[in-house]
Amino acid sequence: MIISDNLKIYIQKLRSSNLRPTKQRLKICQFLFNREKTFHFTVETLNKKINKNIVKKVSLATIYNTVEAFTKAGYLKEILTSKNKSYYDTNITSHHHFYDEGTKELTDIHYSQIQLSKVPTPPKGKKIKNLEVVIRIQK
Amino acid sequence: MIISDNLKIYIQKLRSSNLRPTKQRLKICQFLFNREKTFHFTVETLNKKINKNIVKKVSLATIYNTVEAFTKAGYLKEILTSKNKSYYDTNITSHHHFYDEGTKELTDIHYSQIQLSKVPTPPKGKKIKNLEVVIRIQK
DNA sequence: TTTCTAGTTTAGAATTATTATAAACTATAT
DNA sequence: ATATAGTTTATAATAATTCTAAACTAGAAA
Repeated sequence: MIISDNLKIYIQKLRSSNLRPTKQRLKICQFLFNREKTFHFTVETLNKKINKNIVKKVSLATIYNTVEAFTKAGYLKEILTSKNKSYYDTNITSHHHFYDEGTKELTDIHYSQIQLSKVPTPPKGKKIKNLEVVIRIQK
Repeated sequence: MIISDNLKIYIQKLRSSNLRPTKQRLKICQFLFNREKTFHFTVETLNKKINKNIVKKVSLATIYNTVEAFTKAGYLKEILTSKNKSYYDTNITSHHHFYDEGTKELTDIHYSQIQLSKVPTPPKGKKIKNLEVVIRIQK
């Protein structure tokens, strides 16, 4: 079992995402939320990090399920990129991104660095889920 | 062979994309560019449209290759969406999109409907490939 | 023209990311 | 303690895309 001051916070996050606190999910929480800085990841990279140097591995399916549940609950954010792979961000405050199409890496752009002075109204019956800009860059 | 006033234009498009004008590619051009209105598509939907009601079908691999070449050459544009599928637009003028996460449909937003009054400089050594906004909407 | 060659098409296999399945396991309410 | 609904897992299935290599073809050159 994980011993950590943050344990209570993780349990709370899990419960509010309709997830029971299990060993596997708490391990995933540690990797996602026990950090100085926020970061970007794919399920592939997260899986590698979590299962490096541990005996009892967390299955890929559990990682997928937990990441999805946290995204739905608003504890993670999915970032749009091209190329058929989901990218996530542990920084859930509103901000923007550069997406490098060469290296396939995301970089944060502070919210204040982009000013949208005019925004369209969504089609009727629909509302804006998200208005964060991804700027595609290349060499 | 296709008989069309646009034939020359298609051949030119193909040549400037470093593609020889072949029967298959001209057929794809017809479906993409011989239209009143621009449209959004995935390879899946394009494949269905092209190969409906014809005997000698164009292979999926050729459609993938041609769409990719046209995208690189700037005759098609790839739009960012979530969910692991590439979306393309025959409208290559600069404009923005709504992406409906429920129906998975794209809608154009006219360029003038979004005003970006402040834009960050890209990291050094990189340049902006594209600054088009995708606004995610839902019910 | 015919011939040659590099480019093209194709079906099918391979790969990659993700989702589904169902049996074994476990948190937690009673 | 026990029951049960939720969870984990390995593995299979699916979906989108890319790869492969053999058959075909556009277009340059003879």
